[in-house]
Amino acid sequence: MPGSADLGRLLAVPAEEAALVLLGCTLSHRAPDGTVTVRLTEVEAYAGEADPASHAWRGRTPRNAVMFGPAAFLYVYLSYGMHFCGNVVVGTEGSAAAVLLRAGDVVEGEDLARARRGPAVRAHALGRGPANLMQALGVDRSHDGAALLAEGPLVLEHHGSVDPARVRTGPRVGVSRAADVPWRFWLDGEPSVSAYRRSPRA
DNA sequence: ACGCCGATTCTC
DNA sequence: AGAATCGGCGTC
Repeated sequence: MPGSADLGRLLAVPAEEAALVLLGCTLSHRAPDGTVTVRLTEVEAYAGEADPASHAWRGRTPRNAVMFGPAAFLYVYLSYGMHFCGNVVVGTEGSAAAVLLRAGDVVEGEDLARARRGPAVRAHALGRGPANLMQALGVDRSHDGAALLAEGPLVLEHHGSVDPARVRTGPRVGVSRAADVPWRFWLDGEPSVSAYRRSPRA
């Protein structure tokens, strides 16, 4: 099992390559009330300033500043004024590339995840959808810029490459610009993978 | 200063 | 199909 230095190197590549590295990785959040760990099953690549669908497309702002930093830090943003979504910053410093974490399977702390998501939520749905995934983990704006491979509450771990035959790709969800690029990646057959919805526009 | 559009999700 | 609701960006 590679150490954190190795994973940091694996993530210092273009977003669509880093996305494949992140599939199957686990992300843990150690909070005062307990630890939740998810295994990533669905991600989306965003290429940075060159990508019309990226938050970094129009350059650096206070919100997206973390994207312009080094790889293996978490970029958290507020979506629609009410949901937090998380990205792993990838590529080289200054590239603003990131991978949106869209879904994951809760492999540790299911009770705590359900306490955060709601008592009626089925196990496979605890981490389904980018905002639901962050809610299950207990991640919010306070974690924007948090290191993922250093001492701290958030830990990202690689467990070897996933079987390439299990990886599926398709258009990114909710994205109207650059909708032709198949930069959504997911593991086939995982119940936690969110149902595909095409962009409301186009 | 004003308005519209989101990398969403849940409910009607 | 609609609502909840905040930040960024274009426009007046």
